[in-house]
Amino acid sequence: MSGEVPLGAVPRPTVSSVALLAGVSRQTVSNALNNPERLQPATLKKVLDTIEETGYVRSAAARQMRTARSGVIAYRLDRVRDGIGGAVLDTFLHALSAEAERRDYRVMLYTADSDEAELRQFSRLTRARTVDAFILIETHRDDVRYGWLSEHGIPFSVFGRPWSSDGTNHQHSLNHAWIDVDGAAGTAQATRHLLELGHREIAFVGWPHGSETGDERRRGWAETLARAGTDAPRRQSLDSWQPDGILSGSNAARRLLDAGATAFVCASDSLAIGAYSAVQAAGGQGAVVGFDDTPTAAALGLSSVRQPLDEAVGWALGSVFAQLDGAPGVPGEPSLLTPQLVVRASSRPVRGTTA
Amino acid sequence: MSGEVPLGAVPRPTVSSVALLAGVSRQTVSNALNNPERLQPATLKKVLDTIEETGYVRSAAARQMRTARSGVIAYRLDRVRDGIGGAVLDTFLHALSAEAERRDYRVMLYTADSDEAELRQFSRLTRARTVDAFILIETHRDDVRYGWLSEHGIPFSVFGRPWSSDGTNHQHSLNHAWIDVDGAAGTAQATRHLLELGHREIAFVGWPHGSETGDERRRGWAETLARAGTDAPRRQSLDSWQPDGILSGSNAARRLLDAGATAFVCASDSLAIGAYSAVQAAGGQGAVVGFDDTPTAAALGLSSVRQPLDEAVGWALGSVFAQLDGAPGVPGEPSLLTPQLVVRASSRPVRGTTA
DNA sequence: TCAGCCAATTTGATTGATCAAATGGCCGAT
DNA sequence: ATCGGCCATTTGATCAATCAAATTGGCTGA
Repeated sequence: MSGEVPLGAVPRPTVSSVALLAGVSRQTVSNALNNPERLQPATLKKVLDTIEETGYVRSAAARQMRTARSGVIAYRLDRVRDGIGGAVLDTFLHALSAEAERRDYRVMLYTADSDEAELRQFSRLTRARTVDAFILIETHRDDVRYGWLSEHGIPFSVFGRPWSSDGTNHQHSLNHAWIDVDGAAGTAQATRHLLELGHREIAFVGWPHGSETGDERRRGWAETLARAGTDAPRRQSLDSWQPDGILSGSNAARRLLDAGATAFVCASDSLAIGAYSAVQAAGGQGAVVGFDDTPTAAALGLSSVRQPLDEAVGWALGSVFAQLDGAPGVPGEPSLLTPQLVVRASSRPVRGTTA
Repeated sequence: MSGEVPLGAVPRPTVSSVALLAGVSRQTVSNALNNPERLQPATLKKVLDTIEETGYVRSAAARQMRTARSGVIAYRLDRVRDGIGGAVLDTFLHALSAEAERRDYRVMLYTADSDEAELRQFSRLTRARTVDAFILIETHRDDVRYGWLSEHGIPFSVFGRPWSSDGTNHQHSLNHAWIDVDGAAGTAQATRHLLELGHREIAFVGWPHGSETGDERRRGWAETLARAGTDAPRRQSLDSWQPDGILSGSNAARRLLDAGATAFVCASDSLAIGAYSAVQAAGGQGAVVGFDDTPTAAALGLSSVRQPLDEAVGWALGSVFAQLDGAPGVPGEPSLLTPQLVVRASSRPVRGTTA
């Protein structure tokens, strides 16, 4: 009979029980944790020591009652779609959780199948004061979420720029806090890198038109090639539109290799992995650069454009905390972060690759 | 000046304000939500209507104060490792979050780089009464987490069986609530399926020895082959050990094809994707079955063994709630769930495949 | 007729922390 | 000697709900 449940054996320490032990009042204990500068060094030490001894931790609920802060940020967890591409959001979420902890906050998940369902979640979570703010992802046209949260005065910040209904990325009428990664800058960087390696016939393996993110990544490649002197018809013949996926990528790359391509800029690592395998099957001549720098890409030695997710998370949280601290609705200037190309074996100069 | 922040414009409805409006007392409002059977139908309706009108939602914090329940379950979010394999835990987490919501609970994330760090998180989260219970994953040898939580009387439940230090899966001295998927049953099912298709030279593409999960999956294949009459030396020659990954998978499959294999049971979808591409490169003759039924596998038409994650989540939550409701430390019999083979193009009978 | 009982509803107390205001001690200035 | 002012600390009130005990009123049966 040694494994008895010690539930409630010792009543959980409270601000009062700690105060009693330390020989001070409740408020002094509270101050030791919240406003240490108000206490005399000796008193502070005494109280902190007692806190240490008893293992006292403030009750989240009681604290929240008085301060009207839950210390929790909500994040919508989507159903898994694509195993590889999903890694980006996984990484984002991990960074978010870790960074939130560093700032004494926590991340709580919710799910929603539609915008309406998500608004219902907003409503529940905020009315119950379960969370203080939201971090939104997966922006889309006519996104009703910003409006709802703004109207209700709930702090939030978005990873992804607001796309207005005509597909341009004009500012939304409600200007809210958002951060995004400059996809065009990423593919442009990749394309320049391949140009420097001596490649001239640089193809793009991208998604079908209509995806904002995808179109933007294509643009970075196209503009860079244009600047390097590749004419429009030639660019057209080096472009391709594929649903995301490894197989799509290798099929497209095979065709483009036949058309004379010697290097590939891809809209995702999935496509790039496929393209890389096609290149290797064809003798290994040809360079490939992916997008997102997923662990899989790293493992395969695939060059890839890395999104600065830690920065994005830092900015998003910073913005949300500023709003919580009463900053006006106007967020610190939203901006595009520049991604960074990570060069690996798939795009290193090999013998005979020079122009 | 239309976009003013309406913060606090109307004071948030409380149990008292709703009571006033409905012409009843606070407690009656509380009962309407928590013990509706105690109220007269007419009173109940009146109160519920008022709640609806005002959009009242109970304050999570105040509720938690009195009930000593946070309504939150904690889950450790790991850093992303493998883009494809990670999808399993992603799916698990999504299912967990969705199912928790259905039961009026929420999932909160925490991170930890080591067991010690995780124990510290346990301590903080439980002392602050931020969470009610934990769902643990990634079990390993000499896992100290069960012990800590048991000693502290914190409800928890584990996805993954307890591995004792000698590598067997003997019961831990502290018997706790766990659920796991019978990997051997999965690979056995896959192997039988391939036998039925007429294959006789069925290879296994698995991980190096030492991973419990991996060894178990190998066992299911080996035992089924043995039962079908394949002798040990032959089995040995059809076995392979690979670090997880697409490339590893295709390399191994190429070698095994040369050794006469006509079908492949794989320890993961990553390996299977690689094996499948090797098979296709070699003319498309040969069947492949993966493990985990990731979205990528589905997209590629790869047969795969699907883990019943929804069931696992349901069981884990059920167990945790039972513990919260004061059930003794003894959990409902822990068990192994049987995975289900999903047959797709990669292992369908094609002309000429029959023995 | 009225005690007794039951069901429906109300009142009082409590949860654990923090805010706001009050207290006590000590200093220098009047 | 006395008083305003300052500092460190304490006391009282409050956040929004629920538990536990008290109340109300209707109905039954001796």
